Amino acid sequence: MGERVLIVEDDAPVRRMLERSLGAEGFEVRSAADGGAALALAEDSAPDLVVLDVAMPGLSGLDVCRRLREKGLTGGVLMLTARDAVEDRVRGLDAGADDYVVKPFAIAEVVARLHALTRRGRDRSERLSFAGITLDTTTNTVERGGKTIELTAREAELLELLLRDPRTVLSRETAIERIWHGAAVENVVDRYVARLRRKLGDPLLIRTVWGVGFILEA
Amino acid sequence: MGERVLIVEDDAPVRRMLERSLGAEGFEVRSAADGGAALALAEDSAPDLVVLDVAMPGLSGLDVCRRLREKGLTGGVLMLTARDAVEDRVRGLDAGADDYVVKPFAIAEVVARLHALTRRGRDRSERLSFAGITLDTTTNTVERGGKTIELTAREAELLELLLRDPRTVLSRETAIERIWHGAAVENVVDRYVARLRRKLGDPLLIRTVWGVGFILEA
DNA sequence: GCAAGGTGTCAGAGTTATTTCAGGATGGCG
DNA sequence: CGCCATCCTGAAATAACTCTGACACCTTGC
Repeated sequence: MGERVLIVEDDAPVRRMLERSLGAEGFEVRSAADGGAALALAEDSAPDLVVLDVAMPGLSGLDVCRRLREKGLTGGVLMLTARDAVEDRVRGLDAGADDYVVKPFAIAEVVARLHALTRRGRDRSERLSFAGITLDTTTNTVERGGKTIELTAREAELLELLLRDPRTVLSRETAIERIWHGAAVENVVDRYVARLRRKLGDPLLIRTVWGVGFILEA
Repeated sequence: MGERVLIVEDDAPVRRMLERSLGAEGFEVRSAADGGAALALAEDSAPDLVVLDVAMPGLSGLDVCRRLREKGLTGGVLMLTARDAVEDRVRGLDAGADDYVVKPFAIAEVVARLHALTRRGRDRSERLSFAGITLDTTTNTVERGGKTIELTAREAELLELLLRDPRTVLSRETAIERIWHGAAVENVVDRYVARLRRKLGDPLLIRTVWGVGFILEA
């Protein structure tokens, strides 16, 4: 159960908050205040997960991430980035991070992402279903009434986001944040929703919630 | 789109700087110099966001935050704390604040955090019930006797206002202040009450209190 | 290095929501 | 009962949001 998570964060209150929250969530927590300490800790207690602040004095989060990967870290890395630092996020993913959360973050979001990362590590293949459709997240195909529909990468990502929370509205902002890493025009979401509606052959499956976003409907 | 932000700060120069900067950023700004005034202001113009100084004479920022939450404030609260007051930050988050910025702060950071808070706020789902109807405040839908009724944004806002205080009269002035930011013809409230009565299929649910306003009734 | 398909942007058409206005209906009161 | 203030509602203008086709760029496979 208790996955080992390593927290790397120089801001003490934030770090303590993470320690407490993740500890309460059942994770086995270690933490470090700077990059050097993080590398040392990772050395002798290979963590399953790493929560990593990008902006730190000394060794930056990006560097730490790269070094950890070089040392053979296979676990998931979750980056904490500033809201306006779109650049960092892209470079972070290049550096080997698996996901990121924008500061300031809701602790619940961090927990959710961490759980998603452990899941992803265990079994690469995943099938998500709702209202008669099933998405295979590795092959990017959808089963619907015996028929198989092939999706492109983006189409699949968007559908995945909708399927993971079938009863909540997905806002354009959130979609762009999660799929396009904050770097895209809002309209792009509409564009892909349109494609999904056509490909899935059911314009009513994805309902538009006016002024808010999109939601799956049976 | 002009979120309403309430600034609570006893230091006049700092307060004015915040007013100007946030105003220029497109926020609709109200401000108060002490806790008491803040609570009074929040009363009639429920802000979407609150920027709150922790260290104030009289009612402390922590107290103000707690009181606001008790009064049903759902918007984001951003605290301003001193650099060395590590304790305050943790306690602030406990008191219901969503984030904090350390003084002295870069105004850009405050703006960035506020934008982050508005985004987070929108995804937060809530369900309000009274007399057999349930409103979902994110999808703007009402459940009533197994049926689902879709509302528009304004309709939902008005119903939400009624549902949050089911046994008190909602005056047209209050409704216009809180939904239309004070800028609309009085008649607009009547117009939306009419729509709600028709859409909800029960003309008696919202009762007119002659010369005063409207109230929910079972 | 070419072709095919995927991706992101834009602009404008199309759709839906919002707000106002004006006149009729209704309730309160002498 | 009759008057006045208040409330209700249809229609129409305005504003906001969503959808879609066309296009350019990029990536991938061959």
